[in-house]
Amino acid sequence: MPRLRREFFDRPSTEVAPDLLGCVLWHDSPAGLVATRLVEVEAYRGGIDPASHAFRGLTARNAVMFGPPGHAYVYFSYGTHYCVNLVCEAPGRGEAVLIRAGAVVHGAGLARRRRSAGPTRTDTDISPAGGHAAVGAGRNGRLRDLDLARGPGRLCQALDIDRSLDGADVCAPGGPLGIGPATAFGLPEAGGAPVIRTGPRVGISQAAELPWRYWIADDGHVSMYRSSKPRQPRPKPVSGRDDQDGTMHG
DNA sequence: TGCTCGATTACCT
DNA sequence: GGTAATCGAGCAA
Repeated sequence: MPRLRREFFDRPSTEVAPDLLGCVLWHDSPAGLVATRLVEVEAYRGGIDPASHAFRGLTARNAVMFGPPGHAYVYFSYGTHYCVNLVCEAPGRGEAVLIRAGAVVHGAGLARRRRSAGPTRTDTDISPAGGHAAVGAGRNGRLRDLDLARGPGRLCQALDIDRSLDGADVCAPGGPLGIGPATAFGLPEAGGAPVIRTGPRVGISQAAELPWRYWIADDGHVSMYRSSKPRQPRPKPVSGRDDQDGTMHG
């Protein structure tokens, strides 16, 4: 299966991000292969980007971001789900592209079972024979194909990506996690004429105005835009101008 | 050592 | 449309 080469990722994340749209990300696990065509991504620019996990420097958690390009940085968020990034630029820069949403193009049945199994509990044994089926089993009764990988947490669940894949090399032949051009899966060339839109990133409070989110226009697999929700409502001054929710729906 | 809050999601009203 | 769930990194004391 042809993969994107490492030099593809050896560029600023703002250049890599739009080029990833239309590419296919897959995870070949013991349970089977699930692949998604990427329709929404966000660029994070490391040390110069206050919203980036790498902004405050190297830690054990984000170490992969400071490594060589073409590796996956996986982190656990909100205690409930994982998010996956692809590292860009030369080592030490801390740049990465967050994979936000995709369309499942292979292994939809397996992806659906994982998504239906409940949050974070996925993986190997989904057989009802096991005794501990209590965790969220049976929820998501009518899960739409559109929603299988619509959102960063959902995408990771559909592909069964967790911290065990942190640092995985997506460029290495034979690796369980990979990414290639759409043609690798016999899909029509993505370069045909997909309209790419840009806008503010989702759910961040720092540098929220930077238009570093990229998505394919008019694609139903793109996640909903949400601006950052402040935790503590604070009393406002008199003047009322708080209409800065960059509402840019596709 | 303890506390706050996040690159979110699913469920309830 | 609002919010509970859930855990760990990062910061304050």
